[in-house]
Amino acid sequence: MEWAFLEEDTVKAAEQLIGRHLVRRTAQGVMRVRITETEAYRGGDDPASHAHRGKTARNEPMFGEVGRLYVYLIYGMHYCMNVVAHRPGEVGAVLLRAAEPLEGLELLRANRPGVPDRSLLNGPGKLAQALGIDGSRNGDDLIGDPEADFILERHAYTGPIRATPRIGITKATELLWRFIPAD
DNA sequence: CCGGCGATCCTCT
DNA sequence: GAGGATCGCCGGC
Repeated sequence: MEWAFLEEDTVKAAEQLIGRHLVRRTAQGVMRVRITETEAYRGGDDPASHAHRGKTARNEPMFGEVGRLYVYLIYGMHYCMNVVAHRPGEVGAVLLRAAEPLEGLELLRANRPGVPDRSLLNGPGKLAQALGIDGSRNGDDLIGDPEADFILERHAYTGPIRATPRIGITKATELLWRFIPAD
């Protein structure tokens, strides 16, 4: 029930992930952030998606269980995190592009040394680095065990949301599949 | 504040 | 063998 929206269309799920929390527990303490920017990537009908040309070793999580993490390495040095979300039998994931800190600011800073606070979480690679997530986390279950060391939590955003073109892609730029609070 | 550029390596063709 | 769902640094305005 609680995560039923992850089994709706990937674009809908991307919109509904705005405002949810990510909780990361480490030996040093707890980090909690609020998701403020997402993008939907679907399957064969989305030319900008990793899954556009079918299943491969890399994009395999996009074809699997919703609520799992899909992590990939980009430009040889940054990790990007996605939440797998799609209708049953379909394909897709939601790229987590940005967030704001709610708890554990010192831990987030420690993972991104020398970076001003305004640049801590305002990009997909930055977000993953601040939370200490890399490729070894690919496939993690974010919704199955509330005690796990990296999870999604409820807290939906109830305010207005703006849809815009996705960032950093060259195909399907006309689709408004990026979501941010309208604030 | 904004644009250009190099870094760096995995993935798929 | 090319290119990428990016980032940080640098220079200019």
